[in-house]
Amino acid sequence: MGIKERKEREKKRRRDQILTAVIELIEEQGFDRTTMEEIAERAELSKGTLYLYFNDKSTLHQAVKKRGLQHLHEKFLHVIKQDLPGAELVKNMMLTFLNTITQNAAFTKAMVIYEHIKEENNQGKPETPSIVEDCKNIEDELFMLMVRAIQIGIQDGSIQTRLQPKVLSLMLNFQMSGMLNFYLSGTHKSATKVLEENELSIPKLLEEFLDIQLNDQTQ
Amino acid sequence: MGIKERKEREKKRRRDQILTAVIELIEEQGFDRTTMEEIAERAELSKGTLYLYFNDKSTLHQAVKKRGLQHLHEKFLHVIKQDLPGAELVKNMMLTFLNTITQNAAFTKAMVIYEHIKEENNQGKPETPSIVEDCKNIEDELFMLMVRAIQIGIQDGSIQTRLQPKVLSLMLNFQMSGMLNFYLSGTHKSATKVLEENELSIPKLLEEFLDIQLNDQTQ
Amino acid sequence: MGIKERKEREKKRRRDQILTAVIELIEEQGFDRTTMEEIAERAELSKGTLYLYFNDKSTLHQAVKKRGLQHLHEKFLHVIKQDLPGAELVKNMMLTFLNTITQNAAFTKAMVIYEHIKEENNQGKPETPSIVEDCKNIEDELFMLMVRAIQIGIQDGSIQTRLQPKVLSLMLNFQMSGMLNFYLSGTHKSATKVLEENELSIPKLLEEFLDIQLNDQTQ
Amino acid sequence: MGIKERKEREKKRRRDQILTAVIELIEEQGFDRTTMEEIAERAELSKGTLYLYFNDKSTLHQAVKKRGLQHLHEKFLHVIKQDLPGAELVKNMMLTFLNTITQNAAFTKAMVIYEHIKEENNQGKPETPSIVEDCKNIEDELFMLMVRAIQIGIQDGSIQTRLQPKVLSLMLNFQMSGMLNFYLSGTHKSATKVLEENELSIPKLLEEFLDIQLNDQTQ
DNA sequence: GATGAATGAGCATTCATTCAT
DNA sequence: AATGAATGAATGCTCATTCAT
Repeated sequence: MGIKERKEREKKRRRDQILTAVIELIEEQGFDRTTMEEIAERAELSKGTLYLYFNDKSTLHQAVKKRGLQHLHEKFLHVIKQDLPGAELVKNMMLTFLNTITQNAAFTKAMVIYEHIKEENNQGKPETPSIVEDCKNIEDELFMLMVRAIQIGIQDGSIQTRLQPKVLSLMLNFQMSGMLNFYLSGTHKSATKVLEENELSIPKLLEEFLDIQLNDQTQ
Repeated sequence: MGIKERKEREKKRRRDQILTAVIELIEEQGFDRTTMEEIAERAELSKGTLYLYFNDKSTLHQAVKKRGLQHLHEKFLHVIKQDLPGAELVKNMMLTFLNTITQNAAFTKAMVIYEHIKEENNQGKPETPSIVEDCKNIEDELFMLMVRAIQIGIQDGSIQTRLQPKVLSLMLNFQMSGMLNFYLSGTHKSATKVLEENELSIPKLLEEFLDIQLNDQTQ
Repeated sequence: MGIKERKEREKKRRRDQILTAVIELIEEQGFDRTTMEEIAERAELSKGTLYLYFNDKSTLHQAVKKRGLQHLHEKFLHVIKQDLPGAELVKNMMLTFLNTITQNAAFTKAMVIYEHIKEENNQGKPETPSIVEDCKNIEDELFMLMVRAIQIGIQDGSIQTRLQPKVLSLMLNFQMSGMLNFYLSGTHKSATKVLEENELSIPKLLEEFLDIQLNDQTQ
Repeated sequence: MGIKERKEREKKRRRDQILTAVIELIEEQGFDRTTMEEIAERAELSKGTLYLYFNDKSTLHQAVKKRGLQHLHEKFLHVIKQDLPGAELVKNMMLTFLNTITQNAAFTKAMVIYEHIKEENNQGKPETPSIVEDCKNIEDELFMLMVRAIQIGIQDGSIQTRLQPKVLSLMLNFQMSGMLNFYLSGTHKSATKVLEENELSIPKLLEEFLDIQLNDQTQ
């Protein structure tokens, strides 16, 4: 019996080994430029073994994404456990999000890009369903945690809005997504200049945004 | 004399021929999956001829992007010429943006994705500078048109904000960018459900957003 | 244990398989006109496999050259082991050289030509260093074997010269190289006619040359 | 009548224009790396016009070679007109040859290489016959000038040999050719080292060589 | 005679995936 | 389970040559 468990544990360790290798390489070169060969090498495994744990390069990517989302999920859980006004929770969540993104920019970029690309490439291929589902579920939970924070804020009065919590959450998500794009596009274009001219930063801008959006005085 | 002009016109027509072919193929399969071979075939030209008009596959892409931006620019110019309150101008611009995006979703997606990817691939390559510059300039102008609309709104009282016009514009841009992402990610996730549950659509949500953001009652 | 060795042997056999294929094709069409595709086909391997054994088309060429030089080296070694006057050793070496060349004319030509061309093409590329080094070393050894033969000849009195052995060797090398050129340039020009008119051949001419050069009576 | 001549002269000028352009480019990049496009540009002509004057890229090359040979021919004529002992004439010719080579190394290399390559490429093509003939003739004349110098030397006693003048000339040619190879192979290998160690240079080595070869004391 | 736009065959190289051992 | 050798489809780009004007 114990033998089965050990096997199980080792299997998981291998998976992690691979995943870690991929993430490292993504940070260094991006996902597309990373070959299965390199991944195998970095993970100190053979190329063939990779396919024992992941059906596909695409699946591998999906798994990496899942890991990133789980990471974010843990952080969001940590935030919502804090005893703070809802408005603060919302703000902290968004800042947490942006921080995580910034610190793993290359990684996140790879996630986002591939999210788009894979449709181009996978024409017809099945795509491992479970992991994709997992990712969606985590994303849903992230969304719901934000909704909960908003609800808390409405109850404690720190948030004033005429919108449904879910709708407001969606709006905030769009803003986050937009800011994310800004970070990801290496060429910050004129945007950076505007921020500099006004002695602003993305986090500060975010606060301004929330100040307005969470204090809706319109009837 | 007329002969030179005719040549000139024909040259331009060829360019357009190619560009149109590329856009069609992008809509059908995405840019990466489109080979120079296919482009040539679709444009009813030989592969070699492509390289007479565009140095590179990358340059070709850049040119397509420029065309899309010019298209948007024209529409924005059309909006700002209208005799309407600034708040309306801003709303119209954003709606115009979203409409254009939606109608050429595949195309836009290709643009956005490639914007990210090329950095991965072009490590070291020179990249035709002029077209890239052109694109940046048009993007800047788009930004400035939005700023102008905001300024108009502030003067005519239709917009109330404590933010600098440029900063507000940036904020609106982020929101647009986020909404764009929503459109582009084929899998609309839980977001679509939320919209449906509340009998909303992106345009309507946008209006709500502007209602709040352009009527800042906070001190 | 034996398994590792077998693998090793098979690997070497593959390399030889490829090398042999290349040489055949070089004899038939020259190196430049030979495509990787053809090489793979002739070696009954896939194109990809070629790149498993040789980084580059250029590297492949280098390897072929090395093989040729090794072949020559063996023959030179065989000559110098013979118990003959030094003058005879020198003559035999030069004849050996010319024979080998003549019998693999196409092959040698490919070597010589590419030696020149690659500089034109490889501007910047790294070039596998080890094989290049190997080739240089073998060339050096060939040179030194000739020097040794000369030294033997000086000691046993069969060679009379006021030149340093190395310098004399260099001179002989130039003559060989010139004769080589004669063989390689398919159009033997007027040279052939001269030889015929005097009932001479390159080997005979070589003997005459050595007669003079190795019996230097000038003070 | 004058009009025809003028046309003729202009035609020749165009040819020279092109030839000069090619030579420049060969010196800069080698022949293979030089495209018809570049040649046209440098000659300030259109690509199509090139084909009005030369059937082929190959023919163009042949023409360049002819020009080089003519150049050499003139120099040889200049030498033989000098009132010097035959041995000196021979030496001067060979030095002239080596000088010319050295000063136009890139050019000469291109000539020699292509001499070999073209057979690989021209499988089947006709090759403009006249120019090829011309080249052969000039080469023959160069050879005969050397023979004449030798004959002069034999008569005036400055050259002692038991060989036929033509045969001796051939031998000297081989040596020149070998030295040429040395110059052309950028990597002078161990040869350079030998020269340095003995404080020699190719010209000095050549003198030594002639000292021996032109003073044949063997019966 | 001159032009230069158009052609299209030709080629090295990469890399995800498979499968015999 | 693990390996890694073998595969081969896929693709961007070059350039000598032609030909309508």
